[in-house]
Amino acid sequence: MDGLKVSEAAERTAWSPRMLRYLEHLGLVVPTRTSAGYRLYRLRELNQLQALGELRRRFGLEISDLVFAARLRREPELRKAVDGWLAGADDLAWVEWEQRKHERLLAA
Amino acid sequence: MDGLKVSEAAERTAWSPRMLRYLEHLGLVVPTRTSAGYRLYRLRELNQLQALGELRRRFGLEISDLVFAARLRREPELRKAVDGWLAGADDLAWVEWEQRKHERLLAA
DNA sequence: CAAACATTGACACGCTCGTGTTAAGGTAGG
DNA sequence: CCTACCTTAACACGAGCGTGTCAATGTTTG
Repeated sequence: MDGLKVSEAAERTAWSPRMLRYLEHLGLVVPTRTSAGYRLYRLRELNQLQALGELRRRFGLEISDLVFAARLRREPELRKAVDGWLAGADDLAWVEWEQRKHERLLAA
Repeated sequence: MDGLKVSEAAERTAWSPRMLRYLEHLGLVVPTRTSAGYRLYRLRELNQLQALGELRRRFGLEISDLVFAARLRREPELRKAVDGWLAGADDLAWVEWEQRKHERLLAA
């Protein structure tokens, strides 16, 4: 068999089996399944798990942050909206967009 | 005076004064200050607040998601790391990166 | 067939987040 | 100078997240 089941994968990636199931539930790391329904973690998923842990420790990220990052990638409309908002928050390139929105809110 | 103070700004943007202070504390929308220390919300901040609310309602975002997005923009190292992780999670363009990481984890 | 694993589902618990409220004091304008 | 607003700081509280654990059941293998 070319893959590990959940507790073996847990051991090698410093996650608990419980968390592996949770990460799958969030859609972050989704293993394949054996015909009987056992989770099967292969190189790809093991690397994802390993890298996920490193990301968290190194940058102090929350799991939900990664969920959001994944969502950003999957929904271009969302990405555009968020980028637009950030552009409004930035000092650079703010001026032109301000002109479009002028007197919309101070109008009372 | 070319700006609103906190409760006027709150009224126009459908946030509470409390939340305006909270959003400032998070670094998401930071008003200028009058000489006596009063918060002063001008067009720019009012638009940010308005847009923030719309983003939340429209996409069901958490405030922390926006904080994270802002952080992504400010820390290129973080952005690179996250993009790298997402690349590993995607089916496309996964293969080449797999080759570099081969037999790192299954090695026992 | 028994032991050692897997599955799903539920209950539980501590922590943080988002939000309101209240207290103690500063400022501005009629 | 009084009224109405502002400031910061603190306490409070429900909801959700991350995580463990337990129960009931299925699978694999010696």
